[in-house]
Amino acid sequence: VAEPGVAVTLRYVAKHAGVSRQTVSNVLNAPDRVDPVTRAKVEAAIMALGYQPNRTARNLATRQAGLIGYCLARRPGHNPFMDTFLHALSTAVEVAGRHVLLFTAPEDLDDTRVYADLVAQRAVDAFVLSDTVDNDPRHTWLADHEIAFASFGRTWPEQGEQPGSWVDVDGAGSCAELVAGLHALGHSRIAFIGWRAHTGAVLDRQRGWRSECERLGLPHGDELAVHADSDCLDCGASAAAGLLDSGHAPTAFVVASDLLAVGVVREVKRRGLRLGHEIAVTGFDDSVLATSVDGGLTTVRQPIEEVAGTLVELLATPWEARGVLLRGELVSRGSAPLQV
Amino acid sequence: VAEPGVAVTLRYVAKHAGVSRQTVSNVLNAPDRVDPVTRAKVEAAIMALGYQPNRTARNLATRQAGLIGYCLARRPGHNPFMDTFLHALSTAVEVAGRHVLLFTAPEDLDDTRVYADLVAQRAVDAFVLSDTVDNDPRHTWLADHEIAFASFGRTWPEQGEQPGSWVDVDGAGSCAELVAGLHALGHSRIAFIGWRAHTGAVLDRQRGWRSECERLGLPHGDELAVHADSDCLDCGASAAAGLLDSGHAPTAFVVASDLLAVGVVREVKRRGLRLGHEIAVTGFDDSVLATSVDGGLTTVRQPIEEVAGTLVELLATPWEARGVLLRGELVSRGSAPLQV
DNA sequence: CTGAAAGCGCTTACAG
DNA sequence: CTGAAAGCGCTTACAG
Repeated sequence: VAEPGVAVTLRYVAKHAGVSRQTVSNVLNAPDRVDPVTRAKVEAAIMALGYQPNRTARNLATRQAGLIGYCLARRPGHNPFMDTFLHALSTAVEVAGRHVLLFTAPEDLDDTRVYADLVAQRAVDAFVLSDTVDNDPRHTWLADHEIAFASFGRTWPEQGEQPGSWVDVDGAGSCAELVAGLHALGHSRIAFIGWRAHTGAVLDRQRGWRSECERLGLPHGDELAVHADSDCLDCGASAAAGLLDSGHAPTAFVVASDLLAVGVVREVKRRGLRLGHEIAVTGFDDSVLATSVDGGLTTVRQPIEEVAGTLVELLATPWEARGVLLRGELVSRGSAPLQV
Repeated sequence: VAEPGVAVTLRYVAKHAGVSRQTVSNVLNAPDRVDPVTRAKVEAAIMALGYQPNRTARNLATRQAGLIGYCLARRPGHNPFMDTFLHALSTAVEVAGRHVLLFTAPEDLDDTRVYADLVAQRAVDAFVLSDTVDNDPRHTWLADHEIAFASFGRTWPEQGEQPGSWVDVDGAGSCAELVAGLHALGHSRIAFIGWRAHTGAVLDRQRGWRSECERLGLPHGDELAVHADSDCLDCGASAAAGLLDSGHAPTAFVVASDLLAVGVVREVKRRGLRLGHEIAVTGFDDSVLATSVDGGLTTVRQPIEEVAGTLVELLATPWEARGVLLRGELVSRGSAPLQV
């Protein structure tokens, strides 16, 4: 029972237990080095006083921040599982006894500048990156400055290796699986719809579509692969319209995002085509949109919890750069009733 | 230009500028107390060395954590604007020279326990709460323990005042506006659809619907107000079906969430009714779902940036509990083409 | 206006 | 096994 108004510090606990401050510290940080009897005495005092070490003081002494920096993407609301990702990331980081420190990058500032400041102030021990773009300058900068980080997503560098540690979901593999499943359903003209931004990830998915079509002897030319201007619902609808009006109309669409896919579904329904029967559509991400489609949208769930756990693991050995590729999980729904 | 390998500390800057450490500190924290000439000299050294004070050391000396704790909701993915909110919150907190520390509450632990630990460790200076539930135990606990916090959302206490500082969006006001707009469009039977959880917020919206209907002389009995089991798409559809099959079928639906509203839209379309003409539907939140509806869903945008800014303002004066009610913004789309 | 002193609450070698 | 000492990198009264 602590006296009210008195801060419960190491010194206070020590006085209470009748030992020195260092012994209390040892009980906390090297319990095996202290006599069982004294240890019990000190632990009792810690319990009774509800003592918990002051984080800041401990951090200063150990030269750590106890925090992992995570920069929120500039355009919020575009990443359908940001919420889930942050929850999984925070949980994984907490298991490692740390916490996530959030920050944002002002529009007018150089992207790496805010990272540099945080490092200069020793405000974080390492960074986790997501919303990766092609040739992302952050990755090269952090790697060049030997700052610990782990990235969700590759940067698809034009030359050389991916800088630093990363974990990603195998988009090519998932799209190949989708094509195989659609083929088993009887589809022989399968189109791909992506969008221009995030080229690396989209092209990766497209590669999976193309190679599996090729393997199965299905058409896989550029006339069946469309890139919408951006990742939006209307863009998906008009991309689908273009393909359906062409001389080589597909019966199935492998679409690189749920949002685009919902647009494709809208266009398909507008034309009176029976979704999941004459026409199949698949998305990517398993966002809330995927269940807003009547009958549901077949899509690929990214294993977010596993991604987060892997990121924290990678951070444990910051000196060795490693890459981990995770499998996406096919979620079969009415829009393309695959046999899984 | 700092020597490589040498940490740039206050002491290093002082030596470089030929002054004492305290003077450097004064330049940083009380520049008016130091002679312009020495100040310029010190500032030059700071610039040249790229010095930034070590956060941890500063925090220990000033007895602050420089961090605002924010607990991520247990069920991620349910709050459509969590992403936007966190971005806005982090930005507002950064303006105040601090950062957001994320944490989660384990399923098996008492909700307030994790807050208590963070406080005991002096890991945060204050908390921001959201995903508030009725009679939220966190609010009373924090207020009882005189811990600084600000809440997005009220807890609708059964008795007494709302504990602590809060900011909320006026759901009743927004729903009243929706009813008025629908009435101007010619609708005279307007139903309300909510869901059982988050009763306080839903009931608040329902109150707005009811009072405006009453004011306009429109029916507003319980037969026109339905509460779905939960906030889900199918739930919205079946709630709409029930109302449309009843003897007093409405021509307009004021729905307490976008997700439920999309379900209502699905049911309306399934029946071949022309959305936005014979039947009007409005949602709440202006989530990505609202644009996934063909023609768009009329909905209420919550002023998230303003909410975040207000939370940080409230945190500036933790000793005085205040409440701020913000107006929602009507976003008119095809599902209910209001004159705004 | 400037700097020597004390202190923030810990941890980590290092004697005893 | 235990404790006196030094130090983490700052800030804040307080003399000079």
